[in-house]
Amino acid sequence: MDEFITQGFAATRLDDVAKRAGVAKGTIYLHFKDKEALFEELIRTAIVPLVNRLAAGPPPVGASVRDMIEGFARTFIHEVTTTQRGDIVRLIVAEGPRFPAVADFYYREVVSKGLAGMRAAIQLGIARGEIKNKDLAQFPQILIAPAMIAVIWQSLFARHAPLDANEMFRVHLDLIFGERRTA
Amino acid sequence: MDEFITQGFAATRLDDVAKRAGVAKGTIYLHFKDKEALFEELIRTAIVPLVNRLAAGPPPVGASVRDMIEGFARTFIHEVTTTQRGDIVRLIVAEGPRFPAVADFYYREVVSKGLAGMRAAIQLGIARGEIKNKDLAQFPQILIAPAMIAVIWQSLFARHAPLDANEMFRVHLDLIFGERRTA
Amino acid sequence: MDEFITQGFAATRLDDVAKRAGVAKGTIYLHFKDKEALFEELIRTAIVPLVNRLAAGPPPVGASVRDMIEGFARTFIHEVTTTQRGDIVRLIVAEGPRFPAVADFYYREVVSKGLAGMRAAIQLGIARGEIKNKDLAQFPQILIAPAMIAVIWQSLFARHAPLDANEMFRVHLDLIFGERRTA
Amino acid sequence: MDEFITQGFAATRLDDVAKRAGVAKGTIYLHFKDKEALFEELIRTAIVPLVNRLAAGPPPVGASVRDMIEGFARTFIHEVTTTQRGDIVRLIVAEGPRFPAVADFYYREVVSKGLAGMRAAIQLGIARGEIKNKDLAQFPQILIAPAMIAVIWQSLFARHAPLDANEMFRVHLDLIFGERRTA
DNA sequence: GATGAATGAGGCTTCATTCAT
DNA sequence: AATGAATGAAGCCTCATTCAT
Repeated sequence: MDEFITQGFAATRLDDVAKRAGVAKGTIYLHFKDKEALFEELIRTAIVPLVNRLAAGPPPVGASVRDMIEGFARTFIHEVTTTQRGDIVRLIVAEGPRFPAVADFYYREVVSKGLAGMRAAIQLGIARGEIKNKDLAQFPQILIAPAMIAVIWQSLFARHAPLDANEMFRVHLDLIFGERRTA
Repeated sequence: MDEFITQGFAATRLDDVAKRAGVAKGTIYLHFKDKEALFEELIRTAIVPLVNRLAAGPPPVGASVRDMIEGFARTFIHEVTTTQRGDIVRLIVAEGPRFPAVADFYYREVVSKGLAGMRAAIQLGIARGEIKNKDLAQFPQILIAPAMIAVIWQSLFARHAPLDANEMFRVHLDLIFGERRTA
Repeated sequence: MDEFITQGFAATRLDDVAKRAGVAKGTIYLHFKDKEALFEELIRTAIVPLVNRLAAGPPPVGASVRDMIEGFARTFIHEVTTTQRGDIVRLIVAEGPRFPAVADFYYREVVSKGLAGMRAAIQLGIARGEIKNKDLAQFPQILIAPAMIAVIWQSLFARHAPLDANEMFRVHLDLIFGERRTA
Repeated sequence: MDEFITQGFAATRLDDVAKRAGVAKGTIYLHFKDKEALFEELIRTAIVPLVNRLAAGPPPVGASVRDMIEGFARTFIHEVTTTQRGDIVRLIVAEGPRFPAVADFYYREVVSKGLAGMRAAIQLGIARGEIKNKDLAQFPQILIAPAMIAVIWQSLFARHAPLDANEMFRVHLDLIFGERRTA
């Protein structure tokens, strides 16, 4: 996975993959039909933890919707900045168009589930009066957008201008929930 | 450029580039040192129109900040969905990490200028009282985020679920400027 | 053997040989030094029945030389068209030049013995007055030639034009023994 | 061609072919799609001279059918023993089953034409009274058989026992036309 | 300047052979 | 003795790059 993330699909050499995996080149072919199958299955495997994070469990009783989402985002951002999970997302953006199977899988397992979760949260927020804008439920993508941007930013522009993803997300939530009155 | 967009850097063959350009393969080398130079310079060239769009001219006097931004976004989204400008953005996301020169150029020419413009607009909006949240000026990325997401969405998930980018952006602006009172 | 016959030596995979033989790949190496040894010994084994056919026993007392040869040819052609024995001959033709040991063995065990037998039969035929042409004893190959041609024909051209090997051989014998007076 | 003849299709390395041809490996691919195409087209090219030999021109007026055939056979045997034309025939026998296109082409261009020519000659011989056996016209293969056997013999068994192909063919013709009365 | 045939390094893939279990 | 996972050498093929025309 590391190799694919840093080199992209085409530029990754199976020699290096094998070396990194500590096996001989031929061994790869005992487990995967070819380079494409290896790539797709690796991505699939790498995505599972993301899914698990999403389904991480019901929000604590009594928490506000904002707390729920903020907690979720905090976890997500932490994952993405400390592990290489974010790079996998970028890899999917990069190779998705040439690997429809990858894009499909990612949509099915992560995107659609994630958006459904967000939509539910938004609707709860609207019902509870925490969220004013009723149209937001139609575009749960908006909720996620800054987190995605942060992921991309880290791998492309971090060295030009660091970005405090958590703080950015907090401001974003302020837009949605209204600013928190700090005592 | 078309070839690089659809195939990515590594998978693009100079044979195809030459054919598409209507010249012989050798001719490419009269103008570019090698494949990398070709790629980088093509990207550079392709980015210029984006820059020009950004600098498209000062907002009409008397317009609200929201109108300015909405106009800008409308143009941007139109560009991105009808031309392949969006795919260039995706290409930069995909290849940026392996082509620092590309990422650098893009940051310098597009991102930093764009963000500066957004920040100025936000500050104007705050000064005029159109925008409540003062922290937004620190994160102009938030303003752009849904547009970026739309670009990526189109190339990866359009066939799973179409996305009305203009409408999404309108809802986003409602979050920032408050909902428009419709008559 | 089946694998070698249909694929040839180089294109035969030991994986397939093992599968077909119902053993694991490693097991082959308990019995044969390497692929070449396997091939040569298989050929050797496969040739034995041919040899036995040749030595099938002395002709019935009182039979004409023509009957002897015709009986022999009938057996040979039957063998060759109903079993895969003919393909082994073709395999030897195909691989012989690269496996001198195979050609040598085949010459020693089959060709020289077969020709000696043919020569003896021819000489008997000449002595009995059944065969006119005395020079034929120098070239017993002529006697066999149509049978060999039939073998090769079956594997190469059967689908273009079927060949009745028995009838052809009968005509051939007519040339040698004179046409049979049919009642 | 030399490489394919001595090694067979599978064992021939394109490296060696290129070296022998005095070009780089890649150059081969400018002219042939892949190794199979190279093989098939080489065979095709190599067969043409054989065809031309067959069509070498009408027999001299006033010649006997036997003279015609003997002349033809002499040319054929000379070709086959002094050039490598014979090995091509053996190569076709060897690889034909795995290259139907090769077998087809050979059948169409050489075998069917050759047999048609032989059949015509036989019928002429029958009409002129030179050939007694009327059934021979059904199996022109018989006429060719010893020549084919000679070809195969040369590459497999020449070193075990040399074979005088011309003399063998003469004896064969004696069977068909009756022994020549030597003065 | 333009061409495109030729090059050959490099990558994917196969498969005979080995060896720990 | 038998297994079959692992190995890595070797071969086919691609394609960026060169250069004689």
